[in-house]
Amino acid sequence: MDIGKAMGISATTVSRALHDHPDISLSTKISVKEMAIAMDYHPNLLARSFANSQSQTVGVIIPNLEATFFSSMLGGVQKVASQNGYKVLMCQSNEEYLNEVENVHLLMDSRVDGLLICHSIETTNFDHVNIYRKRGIPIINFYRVNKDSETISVVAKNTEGAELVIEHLLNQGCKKIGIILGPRSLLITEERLKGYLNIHKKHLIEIEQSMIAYTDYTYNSIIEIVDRWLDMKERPDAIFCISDRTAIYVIRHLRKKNIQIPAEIAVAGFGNDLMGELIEPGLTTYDVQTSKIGETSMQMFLDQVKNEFGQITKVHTIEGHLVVRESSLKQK
Amino acid sequence: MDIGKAMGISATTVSRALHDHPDISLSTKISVKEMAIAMDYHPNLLARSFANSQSQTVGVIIPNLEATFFSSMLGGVQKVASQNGYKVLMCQSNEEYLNEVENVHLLMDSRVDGLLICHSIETTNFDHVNIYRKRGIPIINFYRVNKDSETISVVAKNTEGAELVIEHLLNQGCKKIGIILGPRSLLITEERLKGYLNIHKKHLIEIEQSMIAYTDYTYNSIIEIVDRWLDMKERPDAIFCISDRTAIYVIRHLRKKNIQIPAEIAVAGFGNDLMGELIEPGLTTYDVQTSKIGETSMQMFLDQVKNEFGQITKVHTIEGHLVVRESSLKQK
DNA sequence: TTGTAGGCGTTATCAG
DNA sequence: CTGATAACGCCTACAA
Repeated sequence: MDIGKAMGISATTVSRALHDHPDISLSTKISVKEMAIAMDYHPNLLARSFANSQSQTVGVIIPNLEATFFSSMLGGVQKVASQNGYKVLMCQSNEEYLNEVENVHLLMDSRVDGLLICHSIETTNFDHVNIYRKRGIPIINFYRVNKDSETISVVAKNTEGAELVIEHLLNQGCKKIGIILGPRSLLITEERLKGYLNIHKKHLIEIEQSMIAYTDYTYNSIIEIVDRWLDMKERPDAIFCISDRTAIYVIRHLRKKNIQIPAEIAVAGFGNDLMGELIEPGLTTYDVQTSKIGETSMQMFLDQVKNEFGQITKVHTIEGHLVVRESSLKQK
Repeated sequence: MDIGKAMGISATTVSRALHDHPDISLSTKISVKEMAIAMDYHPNLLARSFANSQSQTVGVIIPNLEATFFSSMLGGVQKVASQNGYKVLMCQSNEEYLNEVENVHLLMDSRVDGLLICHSIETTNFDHVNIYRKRGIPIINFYRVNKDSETISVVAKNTEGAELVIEHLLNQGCKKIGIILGPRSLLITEERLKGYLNIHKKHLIEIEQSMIAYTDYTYNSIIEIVDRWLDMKERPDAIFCISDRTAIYVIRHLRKKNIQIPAEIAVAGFGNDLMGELIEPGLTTYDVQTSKIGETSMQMFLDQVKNEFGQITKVHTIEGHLVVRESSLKQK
């Protein structure tokens, strides 16, 4: 350490003085710190990380940065990370399993202290993440989640959220609600369908299988379903979508076909993306609090690091709320 | 290196074998690689970075991740980074100068190989970045840019873009165009105003100072200007905004006041945020190609690293294009 | 073709 | 209270 040389003292002492180690006398602390400033000393964080095998860095993997949806989760993570002296190394999976796997290894090889991941749509095998979890590296799952009960996860209130939306649609007088889901493998698909079914049961409404549709989130797969429903003798009078983006595709398609929203068909989404506020008509949706999901995920990581081996809640559910806009307001 | 021990050979040989060093015999290379796989060997990237003082990491600082605007630039950076074996360490300045300064130091102390930065609105002093540039660390500026000519920058065609928009508004029959800018200190403010002025001069239209307004991007400062214009005897018949977000604020405000867009007042933005496509009426804007700005920035970093001390173009301008939607279409 | 030695900057351990 | 020494894992000279 140059600053030690300049002062004729050992690097050890300098290091300790800078860290306010109790052993060091006040006078040396002061003079060392002055010298540090004078020499514009900046510790080499790489060397420090290497020495303590602690990088003060978390890795974050999200599907993409194209929409506000995941980026605001990343924003939440980064915000809390920075408040707590952590850096953020980020990757995008582009919704591809193989990218995700590669990213996980890259981050682990880079010795991140923990991994915060929102899995890709394709991901159904979680070995790539479980190996590291078993080695004791904190892994936090957010939004789209590993069903494995060992993994700490931060999720939206999927079932309750869907229940709120469906209940609302029924209140608006809808009699036949179509639901557009993601792939069957996703937990969010499963949980939101559950909410849909719960409310139907509660009101003793018979469920029509034709009203339950799975997609891979692509535009075509979504439109295909809508068209199929439009061709039916008894069309649905409401469509509940797995995401706001999906809902926006649906709204545009319906408008193109000159179908009145919500008069003929009400539409609701899930997530509360910024977009939903801007589109015409405004989109009714469930606000999952994306930014808060990110913040909480990072907080969970911090808690786990502090707790070390203490008892830890595995699943953290983020409270959201129904956002009613014109796309579902049949009664004004 | 454990794998050396396991095979009874030196770590050096192992390292070289894994790196396909020409000195090593094919047979040892093969056996070492087999052993590496068998033992699931992963190099410690932290140690490697430390040893060669090369982290294979770039730091990126953006104002925030709330809107798609900056996040898609970050997405572009990360995409190209990952294609070239670089990692991305990211920070948000939240549009605050002090945060930005702190982030720069953090990233530099973390020994990133380069810094890609989009300055905060507040930033007018660039010393925090120039120190490191002078030390030879590649610094790339994107979108909002350091006026210092030494810095490599990747920017939108601000002046030309503004020219296209203004020309278009005039074509639509607008006679009096208000322009809402950002803070005076920003280069984008200056350059887009220049485009505005250029086209006015070209058509020999006198410029009214009252039609040129500066804001700090806040909702209130924007609405205040619009209200001032609305109170005038001769209102503008078009408003050109420094950003799409600004334009959306304007559109909403005008709609609240029951002013017809574009019939009474046409509105145009700049940037081509996703939002502009969703709002009603669709927003006319100039597409700056956010993602490409990010990609190019990373590419410029890579070029600089390869070129080492070769001659380098300082300013890279990304071609964009006019996006005409209903908010400005007076003639149908 | 392979091995040995040293260093990267920081911190922890142990000794004084 | 302070200092010497070793260690973190990898890589590059230099030596054999």
